[in-house]
Amino acid sequence: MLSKVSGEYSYPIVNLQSMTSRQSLNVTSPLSWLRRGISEIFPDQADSNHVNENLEQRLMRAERPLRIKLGIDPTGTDIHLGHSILFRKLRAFQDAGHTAVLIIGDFTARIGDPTGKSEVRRQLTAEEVAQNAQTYLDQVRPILDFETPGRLEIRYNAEWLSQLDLPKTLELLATMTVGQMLAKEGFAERYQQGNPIYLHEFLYPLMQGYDSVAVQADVELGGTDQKFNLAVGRDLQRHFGQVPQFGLLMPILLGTDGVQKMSKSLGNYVALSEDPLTMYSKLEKIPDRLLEQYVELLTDLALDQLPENPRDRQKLLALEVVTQYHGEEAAKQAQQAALTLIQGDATQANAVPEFSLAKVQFPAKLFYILSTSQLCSGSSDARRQIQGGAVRVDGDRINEVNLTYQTPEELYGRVLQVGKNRFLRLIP
RNA sequence: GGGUCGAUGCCCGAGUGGUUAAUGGGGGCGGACUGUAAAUCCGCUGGCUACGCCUACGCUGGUUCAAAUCCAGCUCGGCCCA
Repeated sequence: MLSKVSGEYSYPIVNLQSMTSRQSLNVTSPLSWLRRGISEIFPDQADSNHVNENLEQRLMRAERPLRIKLGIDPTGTDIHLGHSILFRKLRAFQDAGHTAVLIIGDFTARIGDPTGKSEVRRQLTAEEVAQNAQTYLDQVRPILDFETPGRLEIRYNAEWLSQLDLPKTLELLATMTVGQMLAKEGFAERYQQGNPIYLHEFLYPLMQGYDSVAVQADVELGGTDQKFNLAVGRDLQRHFGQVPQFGLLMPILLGTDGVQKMSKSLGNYVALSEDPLTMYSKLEKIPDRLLEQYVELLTDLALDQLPENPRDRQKLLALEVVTQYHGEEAAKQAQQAALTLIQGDATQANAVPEFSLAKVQFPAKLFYILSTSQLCSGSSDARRQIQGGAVRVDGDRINEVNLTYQTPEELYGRVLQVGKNRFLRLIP
């Protein structure tokens, strides 16, 4: 079992720093994909030949495909680029011949991962969970290999977690102490700040860890904030007589604001389901200092062959990422569209998303159209945008708040624009 | 279980009977500027096809001409004690 050292666990972890020299020597190694962009692998005994301490050794000597676990809780409907880096790494394992074990946390989602949360999460209903899960799978389809037999296994953790009876639950609970739990970041702060921590939240890391036992994971992927949870998985696997998994931690992607982590609730995200133009527009203006990380984590481009000009780098990144999700054709169109739109010539853009005026009752005020087309969050917001000079029709700024259109015909084919990034072409 | 403090708009946080969608900050959204962005300056920031009508200060009632502000009960949290 683990020994406790000054309030934290001591794991056999070697800092990644010690790896850099070896990494650079091994560019041509067949395993060079493994460490691209990663934050940490643990355990990681760089010079060990023991397969349980060195993932490279394990991968090279494996006589069967390894089982690479990635769990997602279907809590919302949008997967964004921050999540995608985990799926991309998972794909890399698939391409190397291993089995991706994608766990849909339909059971754990009912509790909510306390990691990084300052509050308790609202519990989701079974229906919400089922629906979200399906949406998630649709969104990761472009990233993962769904086709090759044996490369993907999708499991729902209610399969085993809903079967846990009280004796078994007690067994899980007895593997950890309150002190250990409270050492986990998030819990510690909440406890100190006097915010409530509910007992069932303590169960979350144990359940996630038990997932590893249930699917007999050899490796588990997660963000750096998942270290605790992945480590619990190792403990539990050991407890149940399995060889503990490796933990592979990916960095947390910063959001488009360049300050906070990419997150839906912060609004600084690029969702995988976004249309090409929106996606491109967001990516082509990420802060310069984020560029390298984005390229490393979101593409396969060679880092030492990027263009000199920072603007060109941004464009290349945007083009590359959009291509991954929408195809090269759409990506190039989006690039062209973004170019003309920024130059203020909206009419030239043909990759602008469309909106059917069939939903609008005429005569219609402009702000009403902006509202129903969801270009603005509501009619009040729409009027404000007009008053603020943000609204254009075919590139012409509109200042008349109560501008009214008598018939839809007047608007067919025109491009409605709010600010610099929101566009719609109006169609019948 | 007992005591005590608290609950305000996206968030934080003023406001303690009387023009008022409710000071201020953050965030967000716009405008100008720039290689896009950031920084800076300026504007906006409850809803509604609107010069008017709704809904708002945890919930439900009550007092009052009038309450976010007073009273009662309830719900939910923090802390202390058991």
